[in-house]
Amino acid sequence: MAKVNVSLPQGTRDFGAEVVRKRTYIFSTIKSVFELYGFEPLETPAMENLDTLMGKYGEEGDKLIFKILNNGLDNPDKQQKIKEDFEKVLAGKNSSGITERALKYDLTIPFARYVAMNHNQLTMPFKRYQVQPVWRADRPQKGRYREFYQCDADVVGSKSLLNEIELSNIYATVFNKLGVSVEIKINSRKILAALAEICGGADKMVDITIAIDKLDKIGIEKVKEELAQRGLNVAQISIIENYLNITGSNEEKLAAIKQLIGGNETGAKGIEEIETVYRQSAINNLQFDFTLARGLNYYTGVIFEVKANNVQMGSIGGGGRYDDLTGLFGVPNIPGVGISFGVDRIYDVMEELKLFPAGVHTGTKVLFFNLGDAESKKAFALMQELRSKGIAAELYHENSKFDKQFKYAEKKQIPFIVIIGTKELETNTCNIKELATGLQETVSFDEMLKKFTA
RNA sequence: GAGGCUGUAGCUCAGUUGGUUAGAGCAUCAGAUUGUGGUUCUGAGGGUCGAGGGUUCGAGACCCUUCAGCCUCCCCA
Repeated sequence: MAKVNVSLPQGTRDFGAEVVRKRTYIFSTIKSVFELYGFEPLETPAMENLDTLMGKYGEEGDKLIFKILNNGLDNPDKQQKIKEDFEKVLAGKNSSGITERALKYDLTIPFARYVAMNHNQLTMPFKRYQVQPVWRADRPQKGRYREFYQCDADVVGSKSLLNEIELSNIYATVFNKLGVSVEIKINSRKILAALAEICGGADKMVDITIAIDKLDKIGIEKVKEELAQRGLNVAQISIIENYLNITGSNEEKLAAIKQLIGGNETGAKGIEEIETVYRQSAINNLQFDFTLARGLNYYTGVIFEVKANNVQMGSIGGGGRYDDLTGLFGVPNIPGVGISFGVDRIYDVMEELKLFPAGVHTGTKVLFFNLGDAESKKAFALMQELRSKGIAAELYHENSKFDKQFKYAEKKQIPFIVIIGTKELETNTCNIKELATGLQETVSFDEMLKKFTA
């Protein structure tokens, strides 16, 4: 056999039939819930102008955007200009002479761009869902790919907390339908902002959130060290320690957080937000997590993150409220809130925990054996009748030994075979055999058609 | 961007301090079996040992370089 010498770009994958079917199962589960809640589909291009994406995801995010090289760089007439532009790139800057487009990094920013461009035509509040691949130039590892799918649902044009409540319910419903046990974590950026205000000023918010986000990884002592390094004094660190020590049930956490930062106006608002969502969504796996920060720097209110139980895997969903996302594109005062599902990670979790139902496989239902010209002609006609009624059927491609035809059916997990040979042709009957049980019955052609279309 | 582990048949892997012609299981194909599969038996095909260089009488093994995959940190879905 010839040695194939081709490969896939790092972090990308091909999906075979079985995997595609399982993925489709996840996609359609999520989409059906989105539709149930009144969201409408949207698709945007794989690429955006680089300007649209840059600066929206923080410093780290910018580095992970896949940029597309401009065409025509070998044009001799422009050589001098291109060399100058490339010098800028070498200096770590962007140059539209070298690259001016990029693959999209998430679905939220392209959506904000779409809303900014079309807000005059959209009925507000506008609820859209979007299921598309995104690309990140990250180092691949477990649960991390360079091309992966996100399923987003966002509402813009409404400040109502009802949206947060509905989105929490979408999370709960989807993971319940998929049979994945999860914790839906919720926090508010306002609570984090209030903590920062109390501890020495709003400008410290980023420093504080970066440090406390690491609590479960490095422990309280290391977090305190890091806070000290970032310039916080003993009294301030002490407040943060009290903040991080809040544990227990949601009710207990609520009481404690109110006592700690409820006196701060921003804090009180944030607490009210998460309390409202908690009380009205009535989801039992919704949990307050005051260490939840989330990196994307456009969030302003409630933030979500979904973590799968019983498995080592990063977050499988995340989202939150952003009060001025379209403001980045010159259209202010359109608030929004959204959530995202990470399909590839959900797939990995479901595969690891063996949560895919057996019924996910939906291939050919009936295989007609090919036992000669006259026989297969009849089989072909019957097969087409089945297909016209929506039953997936195949006729074996040539008159081979039974052995081969049986094995083909097994490999493709076709549950039924229909045998029409010389004897059957004479009597206008056929044999239906169910492969799983080995049971076989001889029936008329009409009965066979009825059996499969019933 | 920093670090660790692994690359041998389509897949999972053996391969002794460096020593004859690199093996096994599974899978594939053929036959036993031209109208009843899964089991069994027999046989066959399939390898630039990731790539390049070096040490050596001799390298799958040791050294260097490089590529790829997996994993960890950072960050995220």
